[in-house]
Amino acid sequence: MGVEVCMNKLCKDGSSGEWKKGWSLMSGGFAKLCNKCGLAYENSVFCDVFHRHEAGWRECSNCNKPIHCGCIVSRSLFEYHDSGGIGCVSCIKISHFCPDTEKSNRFTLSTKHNASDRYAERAGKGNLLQLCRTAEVGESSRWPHAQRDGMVSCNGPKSGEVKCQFNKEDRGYLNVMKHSSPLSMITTSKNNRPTWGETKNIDELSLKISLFQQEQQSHPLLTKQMKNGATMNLEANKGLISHERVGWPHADMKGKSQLLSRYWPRITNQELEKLSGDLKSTIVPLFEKVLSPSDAGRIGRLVLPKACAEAFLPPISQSEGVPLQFQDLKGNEWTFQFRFWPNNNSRMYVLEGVTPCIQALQLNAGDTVTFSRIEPGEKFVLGFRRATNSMDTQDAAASAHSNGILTKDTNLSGGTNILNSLEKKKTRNIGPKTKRLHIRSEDSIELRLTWEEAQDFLCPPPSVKPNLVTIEDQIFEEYDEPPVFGRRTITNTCQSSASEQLSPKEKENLLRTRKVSKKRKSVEKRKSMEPDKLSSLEALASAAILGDNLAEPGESLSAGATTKHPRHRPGCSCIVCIQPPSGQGKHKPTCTCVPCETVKRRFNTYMMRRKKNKSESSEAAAFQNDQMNSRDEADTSGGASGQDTSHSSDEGSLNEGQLEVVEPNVAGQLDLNCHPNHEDMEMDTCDKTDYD
DNA sequence: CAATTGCATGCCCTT
DNA sequence: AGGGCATGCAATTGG
Repeated sequence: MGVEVCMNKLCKDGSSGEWKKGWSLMSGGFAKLCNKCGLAYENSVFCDVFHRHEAGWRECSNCNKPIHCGCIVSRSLFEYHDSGGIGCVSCIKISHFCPDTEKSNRFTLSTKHNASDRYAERAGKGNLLQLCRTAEVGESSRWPHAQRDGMVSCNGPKSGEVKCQFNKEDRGYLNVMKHSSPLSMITTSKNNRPTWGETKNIDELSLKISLFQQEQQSHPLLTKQMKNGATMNLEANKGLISHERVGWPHADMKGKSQLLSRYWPRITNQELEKLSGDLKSTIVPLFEKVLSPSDAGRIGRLVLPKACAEAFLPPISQSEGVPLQFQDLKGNEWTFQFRFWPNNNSRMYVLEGVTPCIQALQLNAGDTVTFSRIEPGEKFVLGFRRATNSMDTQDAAASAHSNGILTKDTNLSGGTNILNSLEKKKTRNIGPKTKRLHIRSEDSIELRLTWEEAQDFLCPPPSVKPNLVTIEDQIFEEYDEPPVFGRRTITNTCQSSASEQLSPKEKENLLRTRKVSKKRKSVEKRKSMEPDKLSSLEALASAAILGDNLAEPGESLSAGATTKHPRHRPGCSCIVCIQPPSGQGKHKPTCTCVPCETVKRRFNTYMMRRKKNKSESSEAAAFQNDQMNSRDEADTSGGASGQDTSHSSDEGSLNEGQLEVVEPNVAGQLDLNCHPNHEDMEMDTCDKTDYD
């Protein structure tokens, strides 16, 4: 098909337009360009499913609309089939729910309500939601593989009817499937809630229904961390990282798939395979939970998320509950009492008797316990992940303390005492709830990114060569493999090595993220952020970027100036730092690699802005001169005297002087750390933070 | 008297 | 406004 219409008008410049076909690696991430405004579609990043649109676009035989348009808009709401394969949540769920295929691979769904629908209805979306049917994910296995793999679906334009179609010739789609995990997987980046306010036509309505289905069906409880626009926070980040991680729903979700994303298991496929191998069983990740102080405390009760408990654990009718067998990764077996308390006309599920296990595993508040199930059977596996930044960065000192004390050699009894005392200390140190939440909120702010920044988190899969496709005079890189989100895990404790592992682009983003953090911080509070606190927050952000596999806090990103600049740290990606001292390895002016293209693009943007700013500032200066003629010369000449001139850029508009500051610092080259669209911010930050 | 248990409270998030 | 959940706290139990 030709081009897709930019239906939700979320191009970066706010204009509507048409899409060029094909996902492309632009500016380091997969993005779609709006034909009209020429900019990447704001919501087009992160979707690693539909980068094969060139071959993969299909039209609904009913409405003739691109089937996956909704997936693009809602970004990354997709699912890997158990059998291999991939599809948008909406389509998959619809397909799962089709009990009978009609002749010629078509079928119509009957209306059915379930928990998801109830959520949807509660949300007050009325009849539109009659289209919203959810399926028990487990039912996916009822579909013949061939059908599932070839299945596409689309909402029909008529309310209450959803039609699906199989398209077995869809090679692109199948290509995408090849790589996918045999395990169910879902990824979301929760940013883009569909808007319902301004549906203008049936097509758009259809699209929005699709979006809403995905939202409601897949993640109805997703969450407020989703802010408008292309921002994301830690939670989103985690979700995105899960591109490589196994997430729910899994085969045994039994239709109770209404979990907050924070409870999704984030075990990587690799980890899962290893675990399955170690235990010589099939491990089905169920959910996970970050231990609260009370969970990890001596009280021995681990509060289970209600939805998880009801979805994955045996139903219990008596408050006393039932004992459940758990096995930890060391092979130890534990029995916990799974029970509930009545609570506000509801239930509060707890696992009792977890203290020995918590202590044996040396888990602390902030660590994450993962619940999996051994299949077949009813035995559960209790795994864990250490907090990458202990205590959620709230008490770095205590964290370091605990990490230092709780060595493997700590014997259990001694360890218990230490743990107990630490727990008490931690509970105290962790501070009041409001404070904790405040800090978390700040952290999430730290991690908000622009779409461009977020785009850079998507890297082409390693060792995969793109196919170059020219579409409407644009060269696109197409990949058969989905992009990889996030940075490579740095396991090397050597900082320099860690920084070497990062590509220039990765380094650039790392630093940029830090800059955004710093900028926000300085704007919000400018004054006092203690260095250790700051670094811990940065570490959290970095950990989020790097994935939660950082083995130890402070391992990779703790400070340490490079030899290039005192202020530059490992990971710094400015043009100065990424250049080898000898100048060797420098890219040629004709080089068209992504970093070079980025440099060129940014340079162009920078120059344009600079030109514009110059003209503006000269106009402003002329205007000021007119008005300020009466001022005495001392004021004029000593405008910056007595002040820290470095702060002059904080006040007033960007002026020529500021612009001039940058270039000499970088030996005539553009500072890549400075976002071209935010020079007024970045100049300030870059200059002072990194080049002073 | 300390530990445990069962429930209540209140904050925060979602709708 | 309602639900989820972390945690407080009184009641109970046991050494």
